[in-house]
This record gives sequence, structure tokens and C-alpha cells, in this order.
Amino acid sequence: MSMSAASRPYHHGDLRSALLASAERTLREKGVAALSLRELAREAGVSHAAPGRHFKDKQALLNALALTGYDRLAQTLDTADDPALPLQPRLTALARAYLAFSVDNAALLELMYARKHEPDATERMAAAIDRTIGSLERVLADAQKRGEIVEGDPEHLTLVTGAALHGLASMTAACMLTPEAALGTVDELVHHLLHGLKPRP
Amino acid sequence: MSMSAASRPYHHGDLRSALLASAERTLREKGVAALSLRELAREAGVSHAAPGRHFKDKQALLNALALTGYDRLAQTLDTADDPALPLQPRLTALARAYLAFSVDNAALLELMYARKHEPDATERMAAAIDRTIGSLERVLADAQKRGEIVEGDPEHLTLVTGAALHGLASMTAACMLTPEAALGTVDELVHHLLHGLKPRP
DNA sequence: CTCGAATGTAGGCGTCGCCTACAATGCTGT
DNA sequence: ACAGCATTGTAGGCGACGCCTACATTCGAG
Repeated sequence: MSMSAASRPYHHGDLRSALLASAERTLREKGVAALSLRELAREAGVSHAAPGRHFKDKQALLNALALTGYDRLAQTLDTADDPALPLQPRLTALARAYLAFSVDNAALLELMYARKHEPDATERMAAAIDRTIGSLERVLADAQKRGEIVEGDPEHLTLVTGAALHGLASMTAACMLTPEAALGTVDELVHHLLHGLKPRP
Repeated sequence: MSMSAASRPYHHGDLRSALLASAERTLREKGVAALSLRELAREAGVSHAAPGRHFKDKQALLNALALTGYDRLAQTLDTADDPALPLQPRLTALARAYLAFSVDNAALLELMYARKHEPDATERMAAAIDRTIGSLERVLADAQKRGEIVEGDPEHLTLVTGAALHGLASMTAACMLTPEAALGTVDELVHHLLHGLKPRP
């Protein structure tokens, strides 16, 4: 059968990946509200019902998109983490990496942290989140082993640190801070986190 | 003219408020995705185009909803703040109030922090956010005056503290923490924020 | 090679946001 | 009191969307 521009082969070949890639681009360029299955189908050159063969509904596509986001985030954090560094520069580097990712992928991050409802998606999402938080927990656990930070349940310390970082990223995403201001604040945030706000005697 | 159940008066009387109230209920009970102007119109007993007289489009209604949310939040924080308290309990109380609000109004908070586009809405929103952050900044400025916390730009200190609180709230909204766990962590978070993670000599 | 599974197509259904033309009502100035 | 205008609500239509079903084509395991 001919493969002229107007008549592609009946089967796309890798529609699922094409949809996800197209969706990510649209998400980045026009935001989540501009995402429509029909438009994605048009961009892929297939009929408006074809995406339904790969994603049972729109939410399923968004979930898949979020999961790819977690993969990229995990990879980003992994390469940013240098276990040889002392706590403060190590944590700062990790924080900068997370903030940079959140600025570059604001809409995607919104999807990643959106409350899902289907139990299966929630499971996979929770596992991905745990993996992300794991990067931070490793840093703090190491620091604790070396006596660089106070005793206490490392999970709680991770939560406090993670909340501060995520909060900064979230505020930036909400346009309460410019990305530059946020990146410029990271070092200070980590410093205050480690040294506390109360004066040291 | 008759006012039987089937034939209300031609004019609703206070459609705008009715729409906002109905929207807030739907938002709380079914989430933002379930909000539709046509459904709100049906609940108010008016035609599907009537809401357009009070909100130029759906986003305008969401913006108005967010602004009422900021009013309620400001009121909540205001009554929760006791300037007579020393820093730690004062900050803890404020944090608990914010967290409680964010748990009770998760979907609304999502709207409040959503990136808007129309310049007018963004202005009003930014003013509301400043008002909210002001509650926190007052606490820290007072503490600084009393020498309870380190020197430094109070705006930066506010940012660090606010990021941590907002992060905890945000993580709770994203179902990474149960509301109980979050509330149970607040005290510890404030403590670590004030005393730092590094061991005190 | 065959036949079922996987994948894509065509069309339809109900809902939505938004638009326009029109009707009813309220309000203000005389 | 009331004319005239601005406000508010109505009726209907438009195009887009998500999702569904019935059907067509292709792939691949036996």
C-alpha cells in the first residue's frame, strides 16, 4: 500500500509513545487545559478514537504522563546527588536540581502531584513518589550516620526537609516567586534548615 | 406573577452569590473537574446562559471563588494568631491553622494557587497572597524584634518558613501524607525549623 | 495459512463553554 | 407617574470534547 503523505500505513507503529510525546510537548507549551485526546490523535494522524486503544480514558494518559515525569525526575536527582560531598553542599545541589526540574516542568509536576482516584494508578504513583523521596532520605540518613545532623527518626527529618523544598518549588510554580528568585533562595533555605532560625548561643 | 415551584420570578435576586455558594459546595464534594457552569445554572434554577451575566467565563468564576477562599483563609489565620505568645507556640498555632484550612479546603486551595492568566485577576490574587503571607511575616518580624530568631532579611525568613508550611500542606493535599500525619508533624516541623537539623554544640 | 487478538476507523451521543438575538424586569430622571 | 435604558434572564445554536459501539484492517501465534 502506498505511503504517501495523505495515506499513512493503517497501523501507526508506536502510537502510544507518539501520543505521550505529543502530550508532553502540548503540556509544556500550552498547559494541561489545552490537552485533548482528539487533538493528540490529529497530531499523530490517526482517528479520534484511536487513543482509546492505548489509554482507557484521558486520566489514564495523564497518569502515564506523570509516571514518565517521575522517571525523569528520579534520573535528574540521581545524577545531581554526589554522596562524597558533605551534607550542606550535597543537600544544596539536590535542592537546586529539584527546583530546576520543577521550573522546567511546572505543568508536568502538577500532574505528578494531582490526586488520582483509580487504585492501580495511585499505587504506581505512590511507588514513584517513594523513589523520589528516597533520594532525599539517603542524603539525610548518610548525614545522620556521620553525625552531621541531629538524632531522630530519619523519616521525620526527610519530611521536614522535603516539605521545605517542595514548598519552595510549589510557590514558584504558583508564580509567587520568579524562578530566578527561587533559585537564588535555595542556598539560604538549606542553610536556615540546617542551622535553624533561633540564634545559636 | 405566580411564584409556584415551577415558575420562579424572572429575576433570581442574587444569582451571583448563589452560583458561588453552589460552586463551593460542588468543589468540596466532587472536585474541580465536576464544576460546570451549566450544572450550576441548573442548581440555581436559571437558564444555562444566565451565569454569563455575572462571570464573563468559567475562569472568572473560579477566580472569584479563589478570592473568597483567600478571605476565609486570612480570617482563619488572623483569629489563630496570638501575638502575646512566644515564637514557638505562636508559630505552631499558626501552622496548625493553615494546615487545618488546607485539609478542609484542599480543592479550593488548588484554585487559589493555580496560575492565572488575566492580568486583573492576577493582581487581585497577588494582593490576597500578600495578605496571607503577611500573617506569617508579622510573626517573624515580631520574633526578630524580640531577638528570638537570627538577624537577616525578614522577607527571606518568611519565605523559608512559608515554604516549609506550604510544602507540608501541599504534600498532604497530594495524598502523600494523611491529614492526621500532617497535623501530627507540624509541631516537629516548627521545632526543626527553629532549632535546625545540625546538632547544637 | 488461518484465525483470533490487537489496533485503527467511522459515526453517534450527551455535555460542555461560549455566542447571539430576544424578552422581562429594575431603575432613574423628568 | 412613566418613558427609556441598563441589567438580568431565556432560547437556541455552534463547535469541541470524552466516551461508546460497530466495523475494518493488520499482526502474529498455532
